[in-house]
Amino acid sequence: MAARTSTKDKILNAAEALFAEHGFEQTSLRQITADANVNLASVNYHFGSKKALIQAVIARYSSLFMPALDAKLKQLQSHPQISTREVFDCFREPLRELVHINKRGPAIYLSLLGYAYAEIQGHLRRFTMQEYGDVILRLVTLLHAANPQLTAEDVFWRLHFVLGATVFAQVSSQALQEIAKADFNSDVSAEDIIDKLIPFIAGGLDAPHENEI
Amino acid sequence: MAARTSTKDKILNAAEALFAEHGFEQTSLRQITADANVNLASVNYHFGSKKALIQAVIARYSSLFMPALDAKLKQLQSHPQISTREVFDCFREPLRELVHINKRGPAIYLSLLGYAYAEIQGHLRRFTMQEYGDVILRLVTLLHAANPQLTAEDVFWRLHFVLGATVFAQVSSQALQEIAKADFNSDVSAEDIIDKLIPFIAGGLDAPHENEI
DNA sequence: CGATAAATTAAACACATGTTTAAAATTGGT
DNA sequence: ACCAATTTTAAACATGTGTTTAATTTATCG
Repeated sequence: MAARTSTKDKILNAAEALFAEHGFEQTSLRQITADANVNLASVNYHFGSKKALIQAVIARYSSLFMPALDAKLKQLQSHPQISTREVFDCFREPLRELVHINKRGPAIYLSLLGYAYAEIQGHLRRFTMQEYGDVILRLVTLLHAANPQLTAEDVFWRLHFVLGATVFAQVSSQALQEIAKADFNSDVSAEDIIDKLIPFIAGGLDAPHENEI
Repeated sequence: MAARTSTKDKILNAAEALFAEHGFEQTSLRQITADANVNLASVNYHFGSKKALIQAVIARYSSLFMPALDAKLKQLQSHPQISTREVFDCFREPLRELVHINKRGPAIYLSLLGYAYAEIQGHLRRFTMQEYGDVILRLVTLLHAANPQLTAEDVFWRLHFVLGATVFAQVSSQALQEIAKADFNSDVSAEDIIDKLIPFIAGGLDAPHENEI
Protein backbone atom coordinates (compact mmCIF):
# COMPACT_ATOMS: atom_id res chain seq x y z
CA MET A 1 0.00 0.00 0.00
CA ALA A 2 1.51 3.25 -1.14
CA ALA A 3 -0.82 5.53 0.76
CA ARG A 4 -0.66 5.20 4.52
CA THR A 5 -3.05 8.08 5.22
CA SER A 6 -6.73 7.75 4.44
CA THR A 7 -8.36 9.57 1.58
CA LYS A 8 -10.28 11.71 4.02
CA ASP A 9 -7.09 12.86 5.72
CA LYS A 10 -5.31 13.40 2.44
CA ILE A 11 -8.12 15.72 1.44
CA LEU A 12 -8.04 17.57 4.75
CA ASN A 13 -4.28 18.05 4.57
CA ALA A 14 -4.29 19.31 1.01
CA ALA A 15 -7.34 21.49 1.60
CA GLU A 16 -6.05 23.27 4.69
CA ALA A 17 -2.79 24.21 3.01
CA LEU A 18 -4.57 25.62 -0.03
CA PHE A 19 -7.28 27.32 2.02
CA ALA A 20 -4.68 28.98 4.22
CA GLU A 21 -2.80 30.29 1.23
CA HIS A 22 -5.56 31.36 -1.13
CA GLY A 23 -8.77 31.47 0.88
CA PHE A 24 -11.81 29.25 0.65
CA GLU A 25 -13.59 30.57 -2.38
CA GLN A 26 -10.43 30.93 -4.40
CA THR A 27 -9.53 27.29 -3.87
CA SER A 28 -11.24 24.78 -6.15
CA LEU A 29 -12.00 21.18 -5.36
CA ARG A 30 -9.99 20.24 -8.41
CA GLN A 31 -6.88 21.89 -6.98
CA ILE A 32 -7.41 20.14 -3.68
CA THR A 33 -7.99 16.68 -5.11
CA ALA A 34 -5.07 17.08 -7.48
CA ASP A 35 -2.73 18.00 -4.63
CA ALA A 36 -4.10 15.13 -2.55
CA ASN A 37 -3.79 12.59 -5.38
CA VAL A 38 -7.43 11.74 -4.96
CA ASN A 39 -10.48 11.61 -7.18
CA LEU A 40 -12.56 14.74 -7.50
CA ALA A 41 -15.80 13.10 -6.44
CA SER A 42 -14.34 11.80 -3.19
CA VAL A 43 -14.72 15.19 -1.54
CA ASN A 44 -18.46 15.10 -1.93
CA TYR A 45 -18.48 11.44 -0.97
CA HIS A 46 -16.60 11.94 2.30
CA PHE A 47 -17.72 15.41 3.28
CA GLY A 48 -20.97 16.02 1.40
CA SER A 49 -20.07 19.44 0.03
CA LYS A 50 -17.29 21.98 -0.20
CA LYS A 51 -18.87 24.01 2.58
CA ALA A 52 -18.79 20.98 4.85
CA LEU A 53 -15.16 20.41 3.95
CA ILE A 54 -14.31 23.96 4.96
CA GLN A 55 -16.01 23.46 8.31
CA ALA A 56 -14.22 20.14 8.82
CA VAL A 57 -10.86 21.76 8.14
CA ILE A 58 -11.50 24.52 10.65
CA ALA A 59 -13.09 22.20 13.20
CA ARG A 60 -10.01 19.99 13.26
CA TYR A 61 -7.98 22.97 14.47
CA SER A 62 -10.58 24.65 16.66
CA SER A 63 -11.37 21.48 18.56
CA LEU A 64 -7.72 21.35 19.57
CA PHE A 65 -7.03 25.05 20.01
CA MET A 66 -10.13 26.36 21.74
CA PRO A 67 -10.16 24.01 24.76
CA ALA A 68 -6.43 24.58 25.25
CA LEU A 69 -6.93 28.34 25.15
CA ASP A 70 -9.88 28.07 27.50
CA ALA A 71 -7.78 26.15 30.01
CA LYS A 72 -5.09 28.82 29.91
CA LEU A 73 -7.63 31.57 30.39
CA LYS A 74 -9.30 29.78 33.31
CA GLN A 75 -5.91 29.42 34.93
CA LEU A 76 -5.26 33.14 34.55
CA GLN A 77 -8.69 33.96 35.90
CA SER A 78 -7.70 33.01 39.42
CA HIS A 79 -4.88 35.57 39.46
CA PRO A 80 -5.52 38.63 41.62
CA GLN A 81 -4.00 41.01 39.07
CA ILE A 82 -4.26 40.57 35.32
CA SER A 83 -2.35 42.33 32.56
CA THR A 84 -3.25 42.50 28.87
CA ARG A 85 0.05 40.94 28.06
CA GLU A 86 -0.72 37.91 30.23
CA VAL A 87 -4.02 37.44 28.45
CA PHE A 88 -2.43 37.37 25.03
CA ASP A 89 0.37 35.14 26.22
CA CYS A 90 -2.35 32.56 26.84
CA PHE A 91 -2.53 32.13 23.07
CA ARG A 92 1.06 31.24 22.61
CA GLU A 93 1.19 27.63 23.78
CA PRO A 94 -2.19 26.49 22.40
CA LEU A 95 -1.10 27.92 19.06
CA ARG A 96 2.20 26.09 19.21
CA GLU A 97 0.41 22.82 19.93
CA LEU A 98 -1.15 23.00 16.49
CA VAL A 99 2.08 21.74 15.00
CA HIS A 100 0.76 18.31 15.96
CA ILE A 101 -1.78 18.66 13.19
CA ASN A 102 0.59 20.27 10.72
CA LYS A 103 4.12 21.59 10.87
CA ARG A 104 2.81 24.97 9.79
CA GLY A 105 -0.34 24.51 11.87
CA PRO A 106 -0.20 27.77 13.86
CA ALA A 107 0.13 29.92 10.76
CA ILE A 108 -2.46 27.86 8.91
CA TYR A 109 -5.03 28.17 11.66
CA LEU A 110 -4.65 31.92 11.92
CA SER A 111 -4.99 32.27 8.18
CA LEU A 112 -8.07 30.08 8.20
CA LEU A 113 -9.61 32.22 10.92
CA GLY A 114 -8.87 35.31 8.90
CA TYR A 115 -10.53 34.03 5.78
CA ALA A 116 -13.40 32.59 7.77
CA TYR A 117 -13.95 35.95 9.38
CA ALA A 118 -13.70 38.03 6.25
CA GLU A 119 -14.99 35.96 3.38
CA ILE A 120 -18.18 34.11 4.02
CA GLN A 121 -21.00 36.35 5.11
CA GLY A 122 -21.08 35.66 8.80
CA HIS A 123 -21.66 31.99 8.27
CA LEU A 124 -18.44 30.58 9.67
CA ARG A 125 -18.13 33.37 12.20
CA ARG A 126 -21.54 32.61 13.61
CA PHE A 127 -20.67 28.93 13.69
CA THR A 128 -17.49 29.60 15.67
CA MET A 129 -19.21 32.05 17.97
CA GLN A 130 -21.92 29.66 19.04
CA GLU A 131 -19.54 26.72 19.28
CA TYR A 132 -16.89 28.50 21.32
CA GLY A 133 -18.80 31.55 22.50
CA ASP A 134 -17.95 30.84 26.13
CA VAL A 135 -14.24 30.99 25.35
CA ILE A 136 -14.65 34.34 23.62
CA LEU A 137 -16.68 35.60 26.56
CA ARG A 138 -13.99 34.57 29.01
CA LEU A 139 -11.42 36.30 26.83
CA VAL A 140 -13.36 39.55 26.72
CA THR A 141 -13.98 39.43 30.46
CA LEU A 142 -10.29 38.98 31.19
CA LEU A 143 -9.31 41.78 28.86
CA HIS A 144 -11.83 44.03 30.54
CA ALA A 145 -10.41 43.07 33.93
CA ALA A 146 -6.96 43.96 32.66
CA ASN A 147 -8.24 47.30 31.35
CA PRO A 148 -10.89 48.56 33.76
CA GLN A 149 -10.34 52.09 32.48
CA LEU A 150 -12.01 51.08 29.20
CA THR A 151 -15.69 50.52 28.61
CA ALA A 152 -16.84 47.04 27.65
CA GLU A 153 -17.56 48.35 24.18
CA ASP A 154 -14.07 49.73 23.77
CA VAL A 155 -12.67 46.35 24.73
CA PHE A 156 -14.93 44.77 22.13
CA TRP A 157 -13.71 47.04 19.38
CA ARG A 158 -10.06 46.79 20.30
CA LEU A 159 -10.28 43.04 20.46
CA HIS A 160 -11.45 43.04 16.88
CA PHE A 161 -8.68 45.40 15.88
CA VAL A 162 -6.33 42.87 17.43
CA LEU A 163 -7.95 40.10 15.48
CA GLY A 164 -7.59 42.16 12.31
CA ALA A 165 -3.92 42.88 12.80
CA THR A 166 -3.26 39.25 13.58
CA VAL A 167 -5.05 37.56 10.72
CA PHE A 168 -3.99 40.19 8.25
CA ALA A 169 -0.37 39.78 9.22
CA GLN A 170 -0.73 36.06 8.88
CA VAL A 171 -2.60 36.06 5.60
CA SER A 172 -0.11 38.36 3.96
CA SER A 173 2.83 36.98 5.89
CA GLN A 174 4.45 35.42 2.86
CA ALA A 175 4.55 38.67 0.91
CA LEU A 176 5.69 40.61 3.96
CA GLN A 177 8.43 38.11 4.71
CA GLU A 178 9.74 38.55 1.19
CA ILE A 179 9.70 42.33 1.47
CA ALA A 180 11.44 42.19 4.84
CA LYS A 181 14.03 39.86 3.38
CA ALA A 182 14.68 42.25 0.51
CA ASP A 183 14.64 45.48 2.51
CA PHE A 184 16.25 44.41 5.78
CA ASN A 185 17.95 41.15 4.82
CA SER A 186 16.21 39.41 7.68
CA ASP A 187 14.59 35.99 7.88
CA VAL A 188 11.46 35.98 9.98
CA SER A 189 9.47 32.85 10.70
CA ALA A 190 5.75 32.69 11.36
CA GLU A 191 6.56 32.51 15.06
CA ASP A 192 8.81 35.53 14.82
CA ILE A 193 5.88 37.47 13.46
CA ILE A 194 3.82 36.52 16.50
CA ASP A 195 6.67 37.66 18.72
CA LYS A 196 6.60 41.01 16.96
CA LEU A 197 2.83 41.13 17.04
CA ILE A 198 2.16 40.56 20.73
CA PRO A 199 3.83 43.73 22.04
CA PHE A 200 1.98 45.67 19.37
CA ILE A 201 -1.49 44.40 20.19
CA ALA A 202 -0.87 44.62 23.93
CA GLY A 203 0.22 48.22 23.49
CA GLY A 204 -2.84 48.97 21.41
CA LEU A 205 -5.21 47.47 23.89
CA ASP A 206 -3.64 49.29 26.81
CA ALA A 207 -3.79 52.64 25.05
CA PRO A 208 -5.77 55.30 26.91
CA HIS A 209 -9.25 56.05 25.67
CA GLU A 210 -9.76 59.37 23.95
CA ASN A 211 -12.99 61.02 22.98
CA GLU A 212 -11.91 63.27 20.15
CA ILE A 213 -8.89 64.45 18.29
CA MET B 1 -32.09 61.95 -21.22
CA ALA B 2 -32.81 59.99 -18.05
CA ALA B 3 -29.22 59.32 -17.14
CA ARG B 4 -27.10 62.33 -16.36
CA THR B 5 -24.03 60.30 -15.47
CA SER B 6 -22.08 58.55 -18.19
CA THR B 7 -22.03 54.80 -18.61
CA LYS B 8 -18.41 54.74 -17.53
CA ASP B 9 -19.20 56.51 -14.26
CA LYS B 10 -22.26 54.39 -13.64
CA ILE B 11 -20.06 51.33 -13.88
CA LEU B 12 -17.42 52.82 -11.58
CA ASN B 13 -20.01 53.76 -8.97
CA ALA B 14 -21.72 50.40 -8.97
CA ALA B 15 -18.43 48.53 -9.03
CA GLU B 16 -16.80 50.31 -6.12
CA ALA B 17 -19.77 49.70 -3.87
CA LEU B 18 -19.87 46.00 -4.68
CA PHE B 19 -16.10 45.61 -4.54
CA ALA B 20 -15.98 47.26 -1.13
CA GLU B 21 -18.66 44.96 0.22
CA HIS B 22 -17.78 41.61 -1.30
CA GLY B 23 -14.25 41.90 -2.66
CA PHE B 24 -13.05 41.89 -6.21
CA GLU B 25 -13.16 38.23 -7.13
CA GLN B 26 -16.50 37.64 -5.47
CA THR B 27 -18.11 40.41 -7.49
CA SER B 28 -19.21 39.48 -11.00
CA LEU B 29 -19.50 41.82 -13.94
CA ARG B 30 -23.13 40.80 -14.22
CA GLN B 31 -23.84 42.07 -10.71
CA ILE B 32 -22.06 45.31 -11.48
CA THR B 33 -23.78 45.95 -14.79
CA ALA B 34 -27.16 45.02 -13.33
CA ASP B 35 -26.73 47.49 -10.47
CA ALA B 36 -25.53 50.15 -12.90
CA ASN B 37 -28.38 49.56 -15.35
CA VAL B 38 -25.89 49.03 -18.08
CA ASN B 39 -25.14 46.36 -20.62
CA LEU B 40 -22.73 43.60 -19.66
CA ALA B 41 -20.40 44.15 -22.59
CA SER B 42 -19.94 47.83 -21.81
CA VAL B 43 -17.42 47.02 -19.09
CA ASN B 44 -15.06 45.45 -21.56
CA TYR B 45 -15.78 48.20 -24.05
CA HIS B 46 -14.93 51.05 -21.67
CA PHE B 47 -12.28 49.42 -19.50
CA GLY B 48 -10.94 46.51 -21.52
CA SER B 49 -11.14 43.91 -18.78
CA LYS B 50 -12.32 43.30 -15.25
CA LYS B 51 -8.78 43.70 -13.95
CA ALA B 52 -8.55 47.10 -15.58
CA LEU B 53 -11.87 48.06 -14.02
CA ILE B 54 -10.56 47.15 -10.58
CA GLN B 55 -7.51 49.32 -11.12
CA ALA B 56 -9.65 52.19 -12.37
CA VAL B 57 -11.86 52.00 -9.28
CA ILE B 58 -8.86 52.10 -6.96
CA ALA B 59 -7.04 54.73 -9.00
CA ARG B 60 -9.98 57.12 -8.75
CA TYR B 61 -9.58 57.11 -4.97
CA SER B 62 -5.81 56.87 -4.73
CA SER B 63 -5.24 59.76 -7.08
CA LEU B 64 -7.22 61.92 -4.68
CA PHE B 65 -6.10 60.44 -1.38
CA MET B 66 -2.38 59.88 -1.85
CA PRO B 67 -1.38 63.42 -2.84
CA ALA B 68 -3.48 64.84 0.01
CA LEU B 69 -1.82 62.48 2.49
CA ASP B 70 1.58 63.33 1.09
CA ALA B 71 0.96 67.03 1.59
CA LYS B 72 -0.02 66.46 5.22
CA LEU B 73 3.05 64.34 5.82
CA LYS B 74 5.35 66.90 4.22
CA GLN B 75 3.85 69.53 6.46
CA LEU B 76 4.51 67.41 9.54
CA GLN B 77 8.04 66.70 8.39
CA SER B 78 9.15 70.23 9.24
CA HIS B 79 8.13 69.85 12.87
CA PRO B 80 11.02 69.49 15.31
CA GLN B 81 9.26 66.83 17.37
CA ILE B 82 6.97 64.19 15.90
CA SER B 83 4.59 61.83 17.67
CA THR B 84 3.03 58.68 16.27
CA ARG B 85 -0.35 60.15 16.93
CA GLU B 86 0.41 63.18 14.77
CA VAL B 87 1.45 60.91 11.91
CA PHE B 88 -1.78 58.99 11.96
CA ASP B 89 -3.82 62.14 12.32
CA CYS B 90 -2.48 63.05 8.88
CA PHE B 91 -4.80 60.40 7.47
CA ARG B 92 -7.95 61.87 8.87
CA GLU B 93 -8.62 64.80 6.57
CA PRO B 94 -7.51 63.17 3.29
CA LEU B 95 -9.80 60.27 4.15
CA ARG B 96 -12.70 62.61 4.86
CA GLU B 97 -12.18 64.31 1.51
CA LEU B 98 -13.13 61.08 -0.23
CA VAL B 99 -16.78 61.85 0.42
CA HIS B 100 -16.52 63.99 -2.70
CA ILE B 101 -16.30 60.80 -4.71
CA ASN B 102 -18.89 58.92 -2.70
CA LYS B 103 -20.80 59.59 0.50
CA ARG B 104 -19.31 56.41 1.94
CA GLY B 105 -16.01 57.10 0.19
CA PRO B 106 -13.68 56.81 3.21
CA ALA B 107 -15.04 53.41 4.23
CA ILE B 108 -15.10 52.23 0.62
CA TYR B 109 -11.50 53.18 0.00
CA LEU B 110 -10.23 51.42 3.10
CA SER B 111 -12.17 48.31 2.18
CA LEU B 112 -10.78 48.42 -1.34
CA LEU B 113 -7.26 48.71 0.03
CA GLY B 114 -7.90 45.75 2.26
CA TYR B 115 -9.10 43.53 -0.53
CA ALA B 116 -6.38 44.78 -2.83
CA TYR B 117 -3.79 43.92 -0.24
CA ALA B 118 -5.12 40.51 0.65
CA GLU B 119 -6.73 39.08 -2.46
CA ILE B 120 -4.76 39.42 -5.62
CA GLN B 121 -1.31 37.96 -5.40
CA GLY B 122 0.75 41.06 -5.00
CA HIS B 123 -0.48 42.51 -8.24
CA LEU B 124 -2.40 45.51 -6.94
CA ARG B 125 -0.07 45.94 -4.02
CA ARG B 126 2.92 46.20 -6.31
CA PHE B 127 1.01 48.64 -8.50
CA THR B 128 0.24 50.88 -5.54
CA MET B 129 3.75 50.61 -4.16
CA GLN B 130 5.43 51.76 -7.35
CA GLU B 131 2.85 54.45 -8.00
CA TYR B 132 2.88 55.94 -4.52
CA GLY B 133 6.03 54.42 -3.08
CA ASP B 134 7.41 57.82 -2.15
CA VAL B 135 4.38 58.52 0.01
CA ILE B 136 4.83 55.20 1.81
CA LEU B 137 8.51 55.96 2.29
CA ARG B 138 7.75 59.35 3.80
CA LEU B 139 5.24 57.68 6.09
CA VAL B 140 7.72 55.07 7.30
CA THR B 141 10.40 57.70 7.81
CA LEU B 142 8.10 59.84 9.93
CA LEU B 143 6.99 56.88 12.01
CA HIS B 144 10.60 55.97 12.56
CA ALA B 145 11.35 59.52 13.62
CA ALA B 146 8.47 59.34 16.07
CA ASN B 147 9.78 56.04 17.43
CA PRO B 148 13.57 56.15 17.37
CA GLN B 149 13.70 53.39 19.99
CA LEU B 150 12.47 50.94 17.36
CA THR B 151 14.47 49.46 14.50
CA ALA B 152 13.42 50.29 10.96
CA GLU B 153 12.26 46.72 10.59
CA ASP B 154 10.08 46.90 13.65
CA VAL B 155 8.46 50.02 12.25
CA PHE B 156 7.88 48.16 9.01
CA TRP B 157 6.13 45.28 10.73
CA ARG B 158 4.07 47.43 13.03
CA LEU B 159 2.95 49.57 10.15
CA HIS B 160 1.57 46.48 8.49
CA PHE B 161 -0.12 45.41 11.70
CA VAL B 162 -1.74 48.84 11.65
CA LEU B 163 -2.82 48.34 8.09
CA GLY B 164 -4.27 44.96 9.03
CA ALA B 165 -6.26 46.25 11.94
CA THR B 166 -7.57 49.11 9.84
CA VAL B 167 -8.71 47.28 6.76
CA PHE B 168 -10.00 44.34 8.72
CA ALA B 169 -12.09 46.61 10.90
CA GLN B 170 -13.39 48.32 7.81
CA VAL B 171 -14.09 45.20 5.81
CA SER B 172 -16.03 43.58 8.63
CA SER B 173 -17.40 46.88 9.90
CA GLN B 174 -20.96 46.09 8.96
CA ALA B 175 -21.05 42.85 10.93
CA LEU B 176 -19.26 44.47 13.86
CA GLN B 177 -21.61 47.44 13.88
CA GLU B 178 -24.54 45.04 14.10
CA ILE B 179 -22.98 43.13 16.98
CA ALA B 180 -22.16 46.34 18.81
CA LYS B 181 -25.71 47.51 18.28
CA ALA B 182 -27.09 44.28 19.71
CA ASP B 183 -24.66 43.94 22.62
CA PHE B 184 -24.13 47.55 23.65
CA ASN B 185 -27.10 49.30 22.02
CA SER B 186 -24.72 51.76 20.39
CA ASP B 187 -24.72 53.23 16.92
CA VAL B 188 -21.24 53.66 15.54
CA SER B 189 -20.54 55.19 12.15
CA ALA B 190 -17.60 54.42 9.93
CA GLU B 191 -15.95 57.57 11.25
CA ASP B 192 -16.57 56.52 14.83
CA ILE B 193 -14.65 53.36 14.12
CA ILE B 194 -11.70 55.38 12.93
CA ASP B 195 -11.90 57.45 16.11
CA LYS B 196 -11.72 54.24 18.12
CA LEU B 197 -8.99 52.86 15.90
CA ILE B 198 -6.47 55.68 16.03
CA PRO B 199 -5.68 55.49 19.76
CA PHE B 200 -5.32 51.75 19.37
CA ILE B 201 -2.86 51.80 16.51
CA ALA B 202 -0.90 54.68 18.02
CA GLY B 203 -0.62 52.71 21.26
CA GLY B 204 0.50 49.64 19.40
CA LEU B 205 3.14 51.46 17.47
CA ASP B 206 4.50 53.19 20.55
CA ALA B 207 4.74 49.93 22.48
CA PRO B 208 8.24 49.10 23.71
CA HIS B 209 10.19 46.52 21.82
CA GLU B 210 10.65 43.17 23.52
CA ASN B 211 12.95 40.36 22.50
CA GLU B 212 11.26 37.37 24.07
CA ILE B 213 8.42 36.33 26.29
C1' DC C 1 -29.56 66.05 -44.04
C1' DG C 2 -26.24 62.40 -44.42
C1' DA C 3 -22.04 60.05 -43.52
C1' DT C 4 -18.79 58.66 -40.25
C1' DA C 5 -17.59 57.45 -35.66
C1' DA C 6 -18.89 56.04 -31.11
C1' DA C 7 -21.59 53.52 -28.10
C1' DT C 8 -24.97 50.07 -26.88
C1' DT C 9 -27.05 45.71 -27.30
C1' DA C 10 -28.29 40.58 -27.44
C1' DA C 11 -26.23 36.49 -28.25
C1' DA C 12 -22.78 33.30 -28.18
C1' DC C 13 -18.25 31.68 -26.78
C1' DA C 14 -14.83 29.15 -24.08
C1' DC C 15 -13.88 27.84 -19.77
C1' DA C 16 -14.09 26.77 -14.72
C1' DT C 17 -16.82 25.67 -10.95
C1' DG C 18 -19.48 22.32 -7.41
C1' DT C 19 -22.23 18.42 -7.74
C1' DT C 20 -24.29 14.03 -9.28
C1' DT C 21 -24.42 9.59 -11.53
C1' DA C 22 -23.61 4.94 -12.42
C1' DA C 23 -20.20 1.66 -13.15
C1' DA C 24 -15.91 -0.36 -11.49
C1' DA C 25 -12.69 -1.56 -7.95
C1' DT C 26 -11.62 -2.53 -3.33
C1' DT C 27 -12.39 -3.99 1.19
C1' DG C 28 -14.17 -6.69 5.23
C1' DG C 29 -16.49 -10.50 7.36
C1' DT C 30 -17.95 -15.36 7.47
C1' DA D 1 -13.50 -17.92 -1.69
C1' DC D 2 -17.50 -15.64 -1.62
C1' DC D 3 -20.90 -12.02 -1.05
C1' DA D 4 -22.14 -7.52 0.60
C1' DA D 5 -20.76 -2.98 1.83
C1' DT D 6 -17.70 0.48 1.16
C1' DT D 7 -14.90 3.20 -1.59
C1' DT D 8 -12.99 4.88 -5.88
C1' DT D 9 -13.43 6.25 -10.50
C1' DA D 10 -14.53 8.58 -15.12
C1' DA D 11 -17.91 11.03 -17.15
C1' DA D 12 -21.50 14.08 -17.43
C1' DC D 13 -24.34 17.77 -15.60
C1' DA D 14 -26.00 22.38 -14.54
C1' DT D 15 -24.56 26.76 -13.67
C1' DG D 16 -21.77 30.92 -13.45
C1' DT D 17 -17.81 33.34 -15.08
C1' DG D 18 -15.06 36.93 -18.20
C1' DT D 19 -14.78 37.88 -22.87
C1' DT D 20 -15.86 38.40 -27.82
C1' DT D 21 -18.72 39.08 -31.81
C1' DA D 22 -21.59 41.22 -34.99
C1' DA D 23 -25.58 43.87 -35.51
C1' DT D 24 -28.06 47.85 -34.09
C1' DT D 25 -28.67 52.21 -32.15
C1' DT D 26 -27.10 56.70 -30.93
C1' DA D 27 -24.22 60.64 -31.27
C1' DT D 28 -20.91 63.83 -33.87
C1' DC D 29 -20.05 67.01 -37.24
C1' DG D 30 -19.13 68.67 -42.00
